[in-house]
Amino acid sequence: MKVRTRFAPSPTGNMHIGNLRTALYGYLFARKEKGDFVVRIEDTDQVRLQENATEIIFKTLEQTKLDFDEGPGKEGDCGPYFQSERREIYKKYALELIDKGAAYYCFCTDEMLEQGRKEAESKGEVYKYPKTCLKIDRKEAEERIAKGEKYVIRQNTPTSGEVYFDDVIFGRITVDCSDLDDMVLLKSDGLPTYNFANVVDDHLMGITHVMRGCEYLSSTPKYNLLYAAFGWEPPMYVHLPLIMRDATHKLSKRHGDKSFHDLLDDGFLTDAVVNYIALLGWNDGSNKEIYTREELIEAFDLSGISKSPSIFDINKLRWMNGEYIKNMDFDTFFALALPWIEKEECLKEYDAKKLAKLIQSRVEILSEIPQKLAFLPFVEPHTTEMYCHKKFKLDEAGAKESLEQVLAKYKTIENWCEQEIHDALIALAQEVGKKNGAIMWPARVALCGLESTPGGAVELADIIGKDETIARLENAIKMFS
RNA sequence: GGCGCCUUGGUCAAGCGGUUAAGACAUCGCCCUUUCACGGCGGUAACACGGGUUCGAUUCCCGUAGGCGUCACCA
Repeated sequence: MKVRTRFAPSPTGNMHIGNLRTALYGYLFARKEKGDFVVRIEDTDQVRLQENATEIIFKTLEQTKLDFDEGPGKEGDCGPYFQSERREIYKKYALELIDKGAAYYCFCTDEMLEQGRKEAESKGEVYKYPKTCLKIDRKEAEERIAKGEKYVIRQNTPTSGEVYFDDVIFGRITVDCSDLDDMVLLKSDGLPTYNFANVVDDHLMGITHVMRGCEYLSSTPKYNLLYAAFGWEPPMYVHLPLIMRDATHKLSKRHGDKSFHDLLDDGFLTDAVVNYIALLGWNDGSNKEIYTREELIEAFDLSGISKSPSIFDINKLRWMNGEYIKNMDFDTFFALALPWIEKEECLKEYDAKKLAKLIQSRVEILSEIPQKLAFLPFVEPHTTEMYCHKKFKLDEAGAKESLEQVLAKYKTIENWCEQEIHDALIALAQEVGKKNGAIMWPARVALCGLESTPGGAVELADIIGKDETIARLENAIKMFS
Protein backbone atom coordinates (compact mmCIF):
# COMPACT_ATOMS: atom_id res chain seq x y z
CA MET A 1 0.00 0.00 0.00
CA LYS A 2 1.20 3.48 -0.80
CA VAL A 3 2.30 5.36 2.27
CA ARG A 4 0.37 8.52 3.05
CA THR A 5 1.35 10.78 5.90
CA ARG A 6 -0.18 14.05 6.91
CA PHE A 7 0.68 17.21 8.71
CA ALA A 8 -2.42 18.49 10.48
CA PRO A 9 -1.67 21.67 12.37
CA SER A 10 -4.13 23.85 14.14
CA PRO A 11 -3.91 27.48 13.07
CA THR A 12 -3.55 28.98 16.52
CA GLY A 13 -0.42 31.05 16.20
CA ASN A 14 3.25 30.67 15.46
CA MET A 15 4.93 27.61 14.07
CA HIS A 16 6.56 25.90 16.97
CA ILE A 17 9.60 23.76 16.79
CA GLY A 18 7.82 20.59 17.82
CA ASN A 19 5.21 21.14 15.15
CA LEU A 20 7.81 21.75 12.52
CA ARG A 21 9.60 18.57 13.42
CA THR A 22 6.37 16.61 13.17
CA ALA A 23 5.86 18.05 9.70
CA LEU A 24 9.45 17.26 8.77
CA TYR A 25 9.23 13.63 9.83
CA GLY A 26 5.94 13.18 8.02
CA TYR A 27 7.46 14.67 4.92
CA LEU A 28 10.69 12.70 5.18
CA PHE A 29 8.89 9.44 5.68
CA ALA A 30 6.52 10.03 2.78
CA ARG A 31 9.39 10.93 0.47
CA LYS A 32 11.49 8.02 1.62
CA GLU A 33 8.65 5.61 0.96
CA LYS A 34 7.66 7.31 -2.29
CA GLY A 35 4.31 8.09 -0.77
CA ASP A 36 2.15 11.17 -0.35
CA PHE A 37 2.45 13.98 2.13
CA VAL A 38 -0.90 15.57 2.89
CA VAL A 39 -1.60 18.82 4.68
CA ARG A 40 -4.84 19.34 6.54
CA ILE A 41 -5.78 22.37 8.57
CA GLU A 42 -7.49 21.58 11.84
CA ASP A 43 -9.45 24.75 12.35
CA THR A 44 -12.26 23.37 14.47
CA ASP A 45 -11.69 25.56 17.46
CA GLN A 46 -13.41 28.78 16.56
CA VAL A 47 -12.25 30.44 19.74
CA ARG A 48 -8.54 29.88 19.45
CA LEU A 49 -8.41 30.52 15.75
CA GLN A 50 -5.90 33.20 14.80
CA GLU A 51 -5.91 35.50 11.84
CA ASN A 52 -2.67 34.83 10.05
CA ALA A 53 -1.85 31.46 11.54
CA THR A 54 -2.77 29.54 8.41
CA GLU A 55 -0.58 31.85 6.43
CA ILE A 56 2.31 31.15 8.78
CA ILE A 57 1.84 27.44 8.31
CA PHE A 58 2.08 27.63 4.54
CA LYS A 59 4.91 30.10 4.64
CA THR A 60 6.87 27.77 6.87
CA LEU A 61 6.20 24.80 4.64
CA GLU A 62 7.40 26.81 1.70
CA GLN A 63 10.52 28.14 3.38
CA THR A 64 11.53 24.73 4.62
CA LYS A 65 10.69 23.21 1.25
CA LEU A 66 8.32 20.70 2.75
CA ASP A 67 6.26 20.47 -0.38
CA PHE A 68 3.03 18.57 -0.04
CA ASP A 69 1.14 16.46 -2.52
CA GLU A 70 -2.33 17.27 -1.32
CA GLY A 71 -3.76 20.02 0.79
CA PRO A 72 -5.27 23.46 0.59
CA GLY A 73 -4.42 24.95 -2.77
CA LYS A 74 -3.40 21.57 -4.07
CA GLU A 75 -6.63 19.66 -4.14
CA GLY A 76 -6.57 15.90 -4.31
CA ASP A 77 -9.42 13.45 -4.03
CA CYS A 78 -9.89 13.85 -0.30
CA GLY A 79 -10.77 17.49 0.12
CA PRO A 80 -11.70 19.87 1.42
CA TYR A 81 -8.55 20.09 3.52
CA PHE A 82 -9.87 22.62 6.00
CA GLN A 83 -11.81 20.83 8.68
CA SER A 84 -14.14 23.77 9.06
CA GLU A 85 -15.36 22.99 5.56
CA ARG A 86 -16.11 19.38 6.41
CA ARG A 87 -18.88 19.84 8.98
CA GLU A 88 -21.41 17.77 7.08
CA ILE A 89 -18.98 14.90 6.81
CA TYR A 90 -18.43 14.72 10.55
CA LYS A 91 -22.10 15.03 11.24
CA LYS A 92 -22.90 12.18 8.92
CA TYR A 93 -20.39 9.91 10.61
CA ALA A 94 -21.44 10.95 14.08
CA LEU A 95 -25.02 10.04 13.22
CA GLU A 96 -23.81 6.75 11.87
CA LEU A 97 -22.28 6.03 15.23
CA ILE A 98 -25.57 6.85 16.94
CA ASP A 99 -27.27 4.39 14.62
CA LYS A 100 -24.79 1.80 15.72
CA GLY A 101 -25.21 2.55 19.40
CA ALA A 102 -21.61 3.70 19.67
CA ALA A 103 -22.61 7.30 20.34
CA TYR A 104 -25.51 9.28 21.75
CA TYR A 105 -26.95 12.76 22.01
CA CYS A 106 -26.17 14.68 25.16
CA PHE A 107 -27.97 17.77 26.41
CA CYS A 108 -26.07 18.38 29.60
CA THR A 109 -25.11 21.98 30.14
CA ASP A 110 -21.71 23.30 31.13
CA GLU A 111 -23.07 24.05 34.58
CA MET A 112 -24.21 20.49 35.11
CA LEU A 113 -20.89 19.10 33.98
CA GLU A 114 -18.98 21.56 36.06
CA GLN A 115 -20.95 20.62 39.13
CA GLY A 116 -20.24 16.96 38.56
CA ARG A 117 -16.55 17.71 38.27
CA LYS A 118 -16.53 19.67 41.48
CA GLU A 119 -18.24 16.90 43.35
CA ALA A 120 -15.82 14.34 42.05
CA GLU A 121 -12.94 16.55 42.94
CA SER A 122 -14.17 17.12 46.48
CA LYS A 123 -14.31 13.39 46.93
CA GLY A 124 -10.88 13.05 45.41
CA GLU A 125 -12.19 11.06 42.49
CA VAL A 126 -11.57 11.27 38.79
CA TYR A 127 -14.57 12.74 37.05
CA LYS A 128 -16.27 10.74 34.38
CA TYR A 129 -19.35 11.73 32.52
CA PRO A 130 -22.08 9.59 34.12
CA LYS A 131 -23.80 8.74 30.83
CA THR A 132 -26.84 10.69 32.00
CA CYS A 133 -28.13 11.36 28.52
CA LEU A 134 -27.61 7.82 27.33
CA LYS A 135 -31.02 7.13 28.84
CA ILE A 136 -32.77 9.57 26.55
CA ASP A 137 -34.24 7.68 23.68
CA ARG A 138 -33.51 8.69 20.14
CA LYS A 139 -36.98 9.99 19.35
CA GLU A 140 -37.10 12.25 22.37
CA ALA A 141 -33.63 13.52 21.64
CA GLU A 142 -34.54 14.39 18.10
CA GLU A 143 -37.62 16.24 19.25
CA ARG A 144 -35.59 18.30 21.66
CA ILE A 145 -33.12 19.10 18.91
CA ALA A 146 -35.96 20.07 16.60
CA LYS A 147 -37.08 22.53 19.23
CA GLY A 148 -33.66 24.13 19.07
CA GLU A 149 -32.08 22.72 22.18
CA LYS A 150 -28.28 22.68 22.23
CA TYR A 151 -26.66 19.28 22.11
CA VAL A 152 -23.41 17.43 21.63
CA ILE A 153 -22.78 13.89 20.50
CA ARG A 154 -20.80 11.70 22.83
CA GLN A 155 -18.98 8.47 22.30
CA ASN A 156 -20.58 5.59 24.17
CA THR A 157 -17.59 3.81 25.62
CA PRO A 158 -17.91 0.42 27.23
CA THR A 159 -17.50 0.37 30.99
CA SER A 160 -15.40 -2.74 31.15
CA GLY A 161 -12.77 -4.57 29.18
CA GLU A 162 -9.66 -3.06 27.69
CA VAL A 163 -8.63 -1.45 24.46
CA TYR A 164 -5.21 -1.07 22.96
CA PHE A 165 -3.32 0.01 19.91
CA ASP A 166 0.15 -0.73 18.67
CA ASP A 167 2.36 2.29 18.29
CA VAL A 168 5.30 2.02 15.93
CA ILE A 169 7.60 3.71 18.42
CA PHE A 170 6.15 2.82 21.80
CA GLY A 171 4.70 -0.59 21.16
CA ARG A 172 1.38 -1.72 22.55
CA ILE A 173 -0.48 0.80 24.66
CA THR A 174 -3.35 -0.68 26.62
CA VAL A 175 -6.01 1.10 28.59
CA ASP A 176 -8.86 -0.09 30.78
CA CYS A 177 -12.25 0.90 29.42
CA SER A 178 -13.28 1.79 32.92
CA ASP A 179 -10.75 4.62 32.75
CA LEU A 180 -12.31 6.01 29.61
CA ASP A 181 -14.71 8.89 29.54
CA ASP A 182 -17.55 9.34 27.07
CA MET A 183 -15.74 11.96 25.08
CA VAL A 184 -17.55 14.53 23.03
CA LEU A 185 -17.38 13.77 19.33
CA LEU A 186 -19.42 16.60 17.93
CA LYS A 187 -19.51 19.92 19.73
CA SER A 188 -22.59 22.04 20.14
CA ASP A 189 -21.38 24.36 17.41
CA GLY A 190 -21.61 21.40 15.05
CA LEU A 191 -17.86 21.04 14.63
CA PRO A 192 -16.04 17.90 15.66
CA THR A 193 -13.56 17.60 18.48
CA TYR A 194 -9.94 16.89 17.63
CA ASN A 195 -10.10 13.22 18.37
CA PHE A 196 -13.18 12.56 16.29
CA ALA A 197 -12.10 14.69 13.36
CA ASN A 198 -8.80 12.84 13.31
CA VAL A 199 -10.35 9.43 13.16
CA VAL A 200 -12.74 10.40 10.42
CA ASP A 201 -10.30 12.40 8.33
CA ASP A 202 -7.34 10.11 8.66
CA HIS A 203 -9.56 7.32 7.41
CA LEU A 204 -11.24 9.26 4.65
CA MET A 205 -7.94 10.70 3.48
CA GLY A 206 -6.34 7.30 3.37
CA ILE A 207 -3.60 8.16 5.84
CA THR A 208 -1.46 5.11 6.51
CA HIS A 209 0.85 6.55 9.15
CA VAL A 210 -0.30 9.08 11.68
CA MET A 211 2.72 10.94 13.00
CA ARG A 212 2.07 13.32 15.86
CA GLY A 213 3.27 14.36 19.25
CA CYS A 214 3.45 12.04 22.17
CA GLU A 215 0.86 13.98 24.12
CA TYR A 216 -1.80 12.00 22.27
CA LEU A 217 -0.44 8.65 23.32
CA SER A 218 -2.91 8.02 26.06
CA SER A 219 -5.95 9.13 24.12
CA THR A 220 -5.22 6.90 21.17
CA PRO A 221 -6.40 3.50 22.45
CA LYS A 222 -9.99 4.65 22.49
CA TYR A 223 -9.81 5.53 18.81
CA ASN A 224 -9.91 1.85 18.14
CA LEU A 225 -13.41 1.71 19.54
CA LEU A 226 -14.42 4.18 16.88
CA TYR A 227 -12.61 2.37 14.12
CA ALA A 228 -14.23 -0.87 15.21
CA ALA A 229 -17.69 0.70 15.26
CA PHE A 230 -17.20 2.02 11.76
CA GLY A 231 -15.62 -1.18 10.61
CA TRP A 232 -12.52 0.67 9.50
CA GLU A 233 -8.91 -0.41 9.59
CA PRO A 234 -6.93 1.85 11.92
CA PRO A 235 -3.77 3.47 10.54
CA MET A 236 -0.30 2.95 11.96
CA TYR A 237 0.48 5.37 14.75
CA VAL A 238 3.88 6.93 15.15
CA HIS A 239 4.02 9.00 18.29
CA LEU A 240 6.98 11.33 18.49
CA PRO A 241 8.84 12.10 21.69
CA LEU A 242 8.40 15.56 23.10
CA ILE A 243 10.85 18.37 22.64
CA MET A 244 11.69 20.00 25.95
CA ARG A 245 13.03 23.35 27.03
CA ASP A 246 14.80 21.76 29.99
CA ALA A 247 14.47 18.58 31.94
CA THR A 248 11.06 19.44 33.34
CA HIS A 249 9.38 21.79 30.88
CA LYS A 250 8.36 21.21 27.37
CA LEU A 251 9.01 23.82 24.76
CA SER A 252 6.31 26.45 24.91
CA LYS A 253 5.81 29.94 23.74
CA ARG A 254 4.67 31.01 27.16
CA HIS A 255 8.20 30.75 28.47
CA GLY A 256 9.62 32.68 25.60
CA ASP A 257 10.78 29.69 23.64
CA LYS A 258 11.44 30.62 20.08
CA SER A 259 9.15 29.74 17.25
CA PHE A 260 10.58 28.87 13.87
CA HIS A 261 10.26 32.43 12.66
CA ASP A 262 11.73 33.81 15.86
CA LEU A 263 14.81 31.76 15.12
CA LEU A 264 15.00 33.11 11.60
CA ASP A 265 14.69 36.61 12.98
CA ASP A 266 17.60 35.82 15.27
CA GLY A 267 19.72 35.02 12.28
CA PHE A 268 19.41 31.26 12.17
CA LEU A 269 19.26 29.66 8.76
CA THR A 270 16.31 27.60 7.65
CA ASP A 271 18.46 24.70 6.54
CA ALA A 272 20.35 24.61 9.79
CA VAL A 273 17.19 24.66 11.87
CA VAL A 274 15.66 21.87 9.82
CA ASN A 275 18.87 19.86 10.01
CA TYR A 276 19.06 20.34 13.76
CA ILE A 277 15.50 19.36 14.55
CA ALA A 278 15.71 16.36 12.26
CA LEU A 279 18.31 15.08 14.69
CA LEU A 280 16.29 15.91 17.79
CA GLY A 281 14.72 12.59 18.57
CA TRP A 282 15.96 10.73 15.56
CA ASN A 283 19.25 9.47 14.20
CA ASP A 284 20.33 6.89 11.72
CA GLY A 285 22.90 5.25 13.94
CA SER A 286 25.79 6.97 12.23
CA ASN A 287 27.86 9.89 13.46
CA LYS A 288 26.74 12.12 10.66
CA GLU A 289 25.44 15.52 11.72
CA ILE A 290 25.20 17.67 8.63
CA TYR A 291 22.65 16.37 6.18
CA THR A 292 21.38 17.65 2.88
CA ARG A 293 17.69 17.21 2.23
CA GLU A 294 18.38 14.27 -0.05
CA GLU A 295 20.56 12.62 2.57
CA LEU A 296 17.87 13.12 5.17
CA ILE A 297 15.27 11.46 2.99
CA GLU A 298 17.61 8.63 2.19
CA ALA A 299 18.58 8.05 5.82
CA PHE A 300 15.22 8.55 7.45
CA ASP A 301 13.72 5.55 9.11
CA LEU A 302 11.07 5.09 11.77
CA SER A 303 13.29 2.73 13.72
CA GLY A 304 15.66 5.60 14.42
CA ILE A 305 13.09 7.61 16.34
CA SER A 306 13.69 7.57 20.07
CA LYS A 307 11.18 7.25 22.87
CA SER A 308 12.58 9.63 25.38
CA PRO A 309 12.09 13.36 25.17
CA SER A 310 14.97 15.57 24.12
CA ILE A 311 15.95 19.02 25.20
CA PHE A 312 16.22 21.71 22.58
CA ASP A 313 19.82 22.89 22.84
CA ILE A 314 20.17 26.30 21.31
CA ASN A 315 23.92 26.04 21.74
CA LYS A 316 24.21 23.10 19.48
CA LEU A 317 21.91 24.77 16.98
CA ARG A 318 24.23 27.75 17.02
CA TRP A 319 27.18 25.53 16.31
CA MET A 320 25.35 23.84 13.47
CA ASN A 321 24.26 27.18 12.08
CA GLY A 322 27.90 28.24 12.17
CA GLU A 323 28.81 25.14 10.20
CA TYR A 324 26.31 26.07 7.54
CA ILE A 325 27.64 29.59 7.41
CA LYS A 326 31.26 28.53 7.14
CA ASN A 327 30.53 25.95 4.51
CA MET A 328 28.40 28.02 2.18
CA ASP A 329 30.04 29.71 -0.77
CA PHE A 330 30.87 33.33 -0.32
CA ASP A 331 28.25 34.77 -2.64
CA THR A 332 25.50 32.97 -0.79
CA PHE A 333 26.80 34.20 2.50
CA PHE A 334 27.18 37.71 1.20
CA ALA A 335 23.55 37.84 0.11
CA LEU A 336 22.47 36.67 3.54
CA ALA A 337 24.83 38.93 5.44
CA LEU A 338 24.20 42.13 3.52
CA PRO A 339 20.90 43.07 5.18
CA TRP A 340 22.52 42.60 8.56
CA ILE A 341 25.53 44.69 7.63
CA GLU A 342 23.23 47.41 6.39
CA LYS A 343 21.47 47.46 9.71
CA GLU A 344 24.47 49.24 11.15
CA GLU A 345 24.37 52.77 9.81
CA CYS A 346 28.02 53.46 10.56
CA LEU A 347 29.21 50.65 8.30
CA LYS A 348 27.85 52.25 5.16
CA GLU A 349 31.13 53.75 4.10
CA TYR A 350 32.89 50.40 3.91
CA ASP A 351 32.96 47.78 1.23
CA ALA A 352 30.26 45.34 2.33
CA LYS A 353 31.93 42.45 0.55
CA LYS A 354 35.09 42.90 2.51
CA LEU A 355 33.11 43.08 5.72
CA ALA A 356 31.28 39.90 4.86
CA LYS A 357 34.52 38.17 4.07
CA LEU A 358 35.88 39.24 7.41
CA ILE A 359 33.11 37.65 9.43
CA GLN A 360 32.03 34.55 7.54
CA SER A 361 34.14 32.33 9.75
CA ARG A 362 33.48 34.42 12.81
CA VAL A 363 29.74 34.37 13.34
CA GLU A 364 27.42 31.56 14.24
CA ILE A 365 24.21 33.42 13.66
CA LEU A 366 23.57 36.32 11.33
CA SER A 367 22.40 38.64 14.06
CA GLU A 368 25.91 38.76 15.48
CA ILE A 369 27.10 40.58 12.37
CA PRO A 370 26.38 44.23 13.22
CA GLN A 371 27.78 43.95 16.69
CA LYS A 372 30.94 42.26 15.44
CA LEU A 373 31.66 45.06 13.00
CA ALA A 374 30.45 48.11 14.83
CA PHE A 375 33.94 48.87 16.14
CA LEU A 376 35.30 49.77 12.71
CA PRO A 377 34.50 53.49 12.47
CA PHE A 378 36.05 54.37 15.81
CA VAL A 379 39.24 53.98 17.72
CA GLU A 380 38.48 52.80 21.21
CA PRO A 381 40.19 55.03 23.79
CA HIS A 382 43.25 53.19 25.02
CA THR A 383 46.71 53.70 26.45
CA THR A 384 50.17 52.95 25.17
CA GLU A 385 50.25 49.91 27.42
CA MET A 386 48.07 48.04 25.04
CA TYR A 387 50.88 48.07 22.50
CA CYS A 388 53.15 46.07 24.71
CA HIS A 389 53.22 42.38 23.98
CA LYS A 390 55.34 39.83 25.72
CA LYS A 391 55.26 37.21 23.03
CA PHE A 392 56.30 39.70 20.38
CA LYS A 393 58.90 41.22 22.69
CA LEU A 394 57.26 44.60 22.49
CA ASP A 395 57.64 47.32 25.07
CA GLU A 396 56.46 50.88 24.59
CA ALA A 397 59.60 52.03 22.87
CA GLY A 398 59.59 49.06 20.53
CA ALA A 399 55.96 49.52 19.75
CA LYS A 400 56.42 53.17 18.93
CA GLU A 401 59.28 52.27 16.68
CA SER A 402 57.18 49.67 14.90
CA LEU A 403 54.36 52.14 14.41
CA GLU A 404 56.70 54.66 12.85
CA GLN A 405 58.11 52.02 10.56
CA VAL A 406 54.66 50.88 9.56
CA LEU A 407 53.58 54.44 8.90
CA ALA A 408 56.54 55.09 6.70
CA LYS A 409 55.92 51.87 4.85
CA TYR A 410 52.25 52.59 4.35
CA LYS A 411 53.03 55.93 2.79
CA THR A 412 54.92 54.15 0.06
CA ILE A 413 52.04 51.93 -0.95
CA GLU A 414 50.49 53.15 -4.18
CA ASN A 415 47.92 50.47 -4.82
CA TRP A 416 46.16 50.17 -1.45
CA CYS A 417 44.80 46.63 -1.29
CA GLU A 418 45.02 43.66 0.98
CA GLN A 419 47.72 41.92 -0.95
CA GLU A 420 49.96 44.98 -1.15
CA ILE A 421 49.52 45.86 2.50
CA HIS A 422 50.22 42.33 3.53
CA ASP A 423 53.37 42.02 1.43
CA ALA A 424 54.60 45.40 2.59
CA LEU A 425 54.26 44.55 6.27
CA ILE A 426 55.82 41.12 5.92
CA ALA A 427 58.70 42.67 4.02
CA LEU A 428 59.02 45.34 6.66
CA ALA A 429 59.31 42.77 9.42
CA GLN A 430 62.13 41.13 7.52
CA GLU A 431 63.87 44.38 6.78
CA VAL A 432 63.94 45.45 10.41
CA GLY A 433 64.50 41.96 11.77
CA LYS A 434 61.36 41.76 13.86
CA LYS A 435 58.77 39.06 14.30
CA ASN A 436 55.70 39.52 12.14
CA GLY A 437 53.70 40.03 15.25
CA ALA A 438 55.90 42.85 16.44
CA ILE A 439 54.82 44.76 13.37
CA MET A 440 51.27 43.50 13.02
CA TRP A 441 50.16 43.84 16.60
CA PRO A 442 50.82 47.58 16.97
CA ALA A 443 49.61 48.18 13.43
CA ARG A 444 46.28 46.62 14.34
CA VAL A 445 45.87 48.12 17.80
CA ALA A 446 46.45 51.60 16.39
CA LEU A 447 43.47 51.12 14.08
CA CYS A 448 40.93 50.10 16.69
CA GLY A 449 42.27 50.30 20.19
CA LEU A 450 41.07 46.81 20.94
CA GLU A 451 42.76 43.71 22.29
CA SER A 452 41.02 41.61 19.73
CA THR A 453 39.10 42.15 16.54
CA PRO A 454 37.78 40.07 13.72
CA GLY A 455 40.54 40.26 11.17
CA GLY A 456 44.08 41.53 11.63
CA ALA A 457 46.14 44.58 10.78
CA VAL A 458 46.08 43.91 7.07
CA GLU A 459 42.37 43.35 6.55
CA LEU A 460 41.42 46.25 8.78
CA ALA A 461 43.79 48.67 7.08
CA ASP A 462 42.42 47.65 3.74
CA ILE A 463 38.83 48.12 4.83
CA ILE A 464 39.15 51.51 6.44
CA GLY A 465 41.32 52.86 3.63
CA LYS A 466 44.72 54.41 3.26
CA ASP A 467 43.99 57.93 4.48
CA GLU A 468 42.12 56.82 7.55
CA THR A 469 44.74 54.18 8.33
CA ILE A 470 47.51 56.73 8.18
CA ALA A 471 45.54 59.20 10.28
CA ARG A 472 44.90 56.62 12.98
CA LEU A 473 48.52 55.57 12.94
CA GLU A 474 49.70 59.14 13.36
CA ASN A 475 47.33 59.64 16.25
CA ALA A 476 48.60 56.50 17.89
CA ILE A 477 52.19 57.62 17.56
CA LYS A 478 51.31 60.92 19.23
CA MET A 479 50.19 59.02 22.31
CA PHE A 480 53.76 57.99 22.99
CA SER A 481 55.18 61.47 23.37
C1' G B 1 -4.57 11.51 42.62
C1' G B 2 -5.91 7.51 38.53
C1' C B 3 -3.96 5.84 34.07
C1' G B 4 0.01 5.84 30.40
C1' C B 5 5.00 6.69 28.96
C1' C B 6 10.21 7.70 29.74
C1' U B 7 15.36 7.20 32.36
C1' U B 8 23.53 6.31 29.02
C1' G B 9 28.28 12.47 30.63
C1' G B 10 25.65 19.49 31.53
C1' U B 11 23.05 18.68 26.28
C1' C B 12 22.12 15.68 21.64
C1' A B 13 23.16 10.65 21.32
C1' A B 14 25.51 5.27 19.54
C1' G B 15 24.73 0.72 21.91
C1' C B 16 20.07 -3.69 20.73
C1' G B 17 23.92 -10.13 26.64
C1' G B 18 30.55 -10.22 26.62
C1' U B 19 32.91 -2.97 24.20
C1' U B 20 39.13 0.18 27.10
C1' A B 21 30.63 2.36 26.91
C1' A B 22 31.41 5.57 20.27
C1' G B 23 30.68 10.43 18.15
C1' A B 24 28.91 15.67 18.40
C1' C B 25 27.80 20.38 21.25
C1' A B 26 29.44 22.81 25.58
C1' U B 27 33.77 23.10 28.82
C1' C B 28 39.20 22.91 29.83
C1' G B 29 44.32 22.62 27.92
C1' C B 30 47.88 22.54 23.89
C1' C B 31 49.33 23.55 18.68
C1' C B 32 48.81 26.76 14.34
C1' U B 33 48.70 32.05 13.89
C1' U B 34 49.61 39.42 13.16
C1' U B 35 44.78 39.72 17.80
C1' C B 36 40.03 37.14 17.37
C1' A B 37 37.88 33.36 14.73
C1' C B 38 38.77 29.09 11.63
C1' G B 39 41.57 24.55 11.67
C1' G B 40 44.39 20.48 14.25
C1' C B 41 45.42 17.58 18.79
C1' G B 42 44.20 16.12 23.67
C1' G B 43 41.72 16.19 28.78
C1' U B 44 37.48 16.21 32.37
C1' A B 45 32.70 13.98 32.26
C1' A B 46 27.51 8.93 31.86
C1' C B 47 24.69 3.51 32.01
C1' A B 48 18.95 6.66 38.34
C1' C B 49 18.47 2.87 42.48
C1' G B 50 17.24 -2.19 44.35
C1' G B 51 16.12 -7.10 43.26
C1' G B 52 16.05 -11.09 39.93
C1' U B 53 17.18 -14.15 34.92
C1' U B 54 22.05 -15.54 33.06
C1' C B 55 28.57 -18.22 33.07
C1' G B 56 28.02 -12.87 32.12
C1' A B 57 23.98 -7.40 32.43
C1' U B 58 24.05 -0.55 30.15
C1' U B 59 21.34 -4.22 27.29
C1' C B 60 16.00 -8.98 29.36
C1' C B 61 12.10 -9.20 33.67
C1' C B 62 10.03 -7.10 38.34
C1' G B 63 9.95 -3.33 41.83
C1' U B 64 11.46 1.76 43.78
C1' A B 65 12.53 6.71 42.79
C1' G B 66 12.38 10.77 39.62
C1' G B 67 10.51 13.15 35.30
C1' C B 68 6.97 13.86 31.57
C1' G B 69 2.14 13.18 29.40
C1' U B 70 -3.10 12.75 29.97
C1' C B 71 -7.65 12.97 32.51
C1' A B 72 -12.06 19.79 28.25
C1' C B 73 -17.80 21.14 23.84
C1' C B 74 -8.32 22.66 23.19
C1' A B 75 -5.75 20.63 19.83
